[in-house]
Amino acid sequence: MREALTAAASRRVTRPAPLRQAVYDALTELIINGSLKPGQHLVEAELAEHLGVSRQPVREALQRLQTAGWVDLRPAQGAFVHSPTEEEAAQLLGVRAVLETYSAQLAAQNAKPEDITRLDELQLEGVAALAEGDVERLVAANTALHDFITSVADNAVLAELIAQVGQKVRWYYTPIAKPRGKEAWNEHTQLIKAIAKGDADRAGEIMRKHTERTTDFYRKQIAAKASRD
Amino acid sequence: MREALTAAASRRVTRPAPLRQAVYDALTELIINGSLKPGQHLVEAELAEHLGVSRQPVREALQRLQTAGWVDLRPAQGAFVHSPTEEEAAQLLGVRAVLETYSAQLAAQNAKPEDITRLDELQLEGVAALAEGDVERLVAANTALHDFITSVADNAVLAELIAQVGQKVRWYYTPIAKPRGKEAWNEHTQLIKAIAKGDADRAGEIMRKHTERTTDFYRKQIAAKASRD
DNA sequence: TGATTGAGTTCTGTATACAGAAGCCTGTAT
DNA sequence: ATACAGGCTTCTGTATACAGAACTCAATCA
Repeated sequence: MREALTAAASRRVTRPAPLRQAVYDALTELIINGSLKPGQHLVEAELAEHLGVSRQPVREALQRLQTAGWVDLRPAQGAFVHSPTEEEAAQLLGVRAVLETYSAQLAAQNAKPEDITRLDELQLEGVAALAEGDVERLVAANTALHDFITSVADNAVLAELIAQVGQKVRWYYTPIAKPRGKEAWNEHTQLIKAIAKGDADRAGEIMRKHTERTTDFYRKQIAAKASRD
Repeated sequence: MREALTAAASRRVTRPAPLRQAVYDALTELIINGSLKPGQHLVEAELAEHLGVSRQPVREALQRLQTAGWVDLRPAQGAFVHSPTEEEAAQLLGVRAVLETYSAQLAAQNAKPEDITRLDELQLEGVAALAEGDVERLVAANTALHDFITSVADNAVLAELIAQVGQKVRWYYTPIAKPRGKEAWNEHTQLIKAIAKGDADRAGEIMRKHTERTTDFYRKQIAAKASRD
């Protein structure tokens, strides 16, 4: 009896998740996928009705969205979807580069054999997606690989910041930039090798160059798009 | 007349700052200065009465405090002052080191002659505080110098993250660690020289070592304190 | 004596109400 | 025709109300 309960308790009871969390997730999704456009005025009452809740959880979600940088909260005027400037986007990429570099260094210091195995699997998945030309799968594989490296780095503070910055970068660049191709995954191969060797300096250096190339790649596409328009 | 109005408008009208902001500031202050202790349960109604407002602005402030990492919000249980673990503190220091390093590199790239002048002034202020043995003034001078370097780096995203991380670091270490002395300010001198030359690599390297020494310094004091207890 | 159950209390989560600020639109005067 | 003033509408900011979840503690039973 006692044991049966203990076993059952391993899967926690489904707690009715706070509405504010659901609202927060819904709004970020709407912002990222472009349903809510930069600069748009978010009227609390409208959002509340649209989502079927009262204004209260909406306001709480908007508070969090502000600190996360998704919306700007002007006093007495309400919430507006944040409009990232080119400058801010460039700054985001720079910060992401140093965070990812640190992440790779830590990962090289901490990686266990099974971690390397997993990295190899993720690498293969990416190469497979590349071969098939499946863009969505490729993006997913890339994210999975970088996320796993961050998890191996085993620094919750760092992981939190990378997640924040990465989400913003994706929001800004996904609509305008295609993922990098073969070259990027060759770099991943080098990176995994360095991590496997436990060579933190080299892993960091490879990641730094890797993210810098991605940065250049994005910038070039922006410039190309700008000259087209 | 028209000109007079324009001149007057340069100082914006005093807008009745939203209560949530005042509450947020008040609570962070209470947490940092230790009035609210780690792990303590924050009851909304109590805070509201204590601050003379309703629960609503308090809740909104708590939302922001959570995303900033000052409190943990457990569903259906409310807010608890965050208890930083040793591990988290160590992670914070590591992240701060890479962010400050990047900050120094950017500062070296961007610094104008007047920035160097200002850096020299801040340096002198620190040395003066050191000579007087005025701890409070010394801490203020150190913060001012680092903050100014960050502002010269001219990266708002980076500045935001450094501010967040730095505040947490100070919260955790101020009660247990004394500021570093002469050695730290010699390192500052070297750093300013590198920035003045525009040598980003060297500035970054000096800052990296500087923050790492600070990290070691903190850790040793923690260890010493732990062995005393 | 110790575990357990159940009522009572406290606190959160959500909804609603109301006052005041900001923006808009129309009417009027120059 | 244009600028300004005034009222009207809309929305936010804040307060209050209420339902339900979590905790407390004492009474009960093994």
